[in-house]
Amino acid sequence: MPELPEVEKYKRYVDYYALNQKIRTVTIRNTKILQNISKHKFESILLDQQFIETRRIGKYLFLRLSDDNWLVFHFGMTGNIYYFKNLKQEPNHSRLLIRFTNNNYLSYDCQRLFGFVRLIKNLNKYRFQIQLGSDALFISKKEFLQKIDKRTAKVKSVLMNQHFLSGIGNIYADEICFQTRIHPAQPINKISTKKIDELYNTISTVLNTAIYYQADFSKYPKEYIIPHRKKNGNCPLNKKHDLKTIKISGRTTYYCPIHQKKINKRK
DNA sequence: GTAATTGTTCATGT
DNA sequence: CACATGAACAATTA
Repeated sequence: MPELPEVEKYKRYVDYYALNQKIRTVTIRNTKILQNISKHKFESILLDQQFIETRRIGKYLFLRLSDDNWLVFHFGMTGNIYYFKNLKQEPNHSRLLIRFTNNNYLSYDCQRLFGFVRLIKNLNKYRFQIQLGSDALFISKKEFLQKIDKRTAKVKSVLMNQHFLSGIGNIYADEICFQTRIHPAQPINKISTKKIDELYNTISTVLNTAIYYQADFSKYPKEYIIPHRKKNGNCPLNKKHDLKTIKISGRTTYYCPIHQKKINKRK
């Protein structure tokens, strides 16, 4: 699930349930989620600390610890976070289990193990190291336009490039293209100034809408393409028209061939 | 059995 | 360097 709206949901969930509680035990159930640190060391660093603040940038979630180090979560394709009272409620693919002194638990669940957790000292330094672009919800129009300048890649590839701006993945890139009525394979430098303006505005509209509905696809506006992104899906604007699929950046892309046509205007 | 899956990185080629 | 593509990572489902 985890693109920007899902990770924002996790952030608010942690804010609500798991802040300011002392950590009593830490269990790494699968060491594949660790990077450059031993299970033992990771567990002992967290012990007796609390989470005192959270931050989300793009698809990353950062939890600040009492000692001012940060616990970083990346959710890969299948990561999630659960807080619960009874160990029986531990999810099936729990990879990190934290037990607080109030006897409640926080679990990082990650079926496909593409996600990871790690500890860092300096958030800005880490952000620079991994070349994480500005958050898609907070990038200024000025920076957006500057970064687009001279780029020739397909608009969807640009949207999904986390070095360019962070938080948008395969699903929401399709929605943003659809709502802007731009063909996802349109080279970004061949989009009119007016459409680029629309694109910029649509990014935050779509992401904020998704956050508002807590990333529950079934609640999205009826003109959204996301619930129709499946085999034999049709255009929510005109159900006669089948959606088409193509591959962009290796990802299956759904779009409506009637409402999203390639254009060839120069800037 | 085959293909696909909300992500990222690396190798390779243009 | 910009960009596209495919493979790899792993688990599960249609």
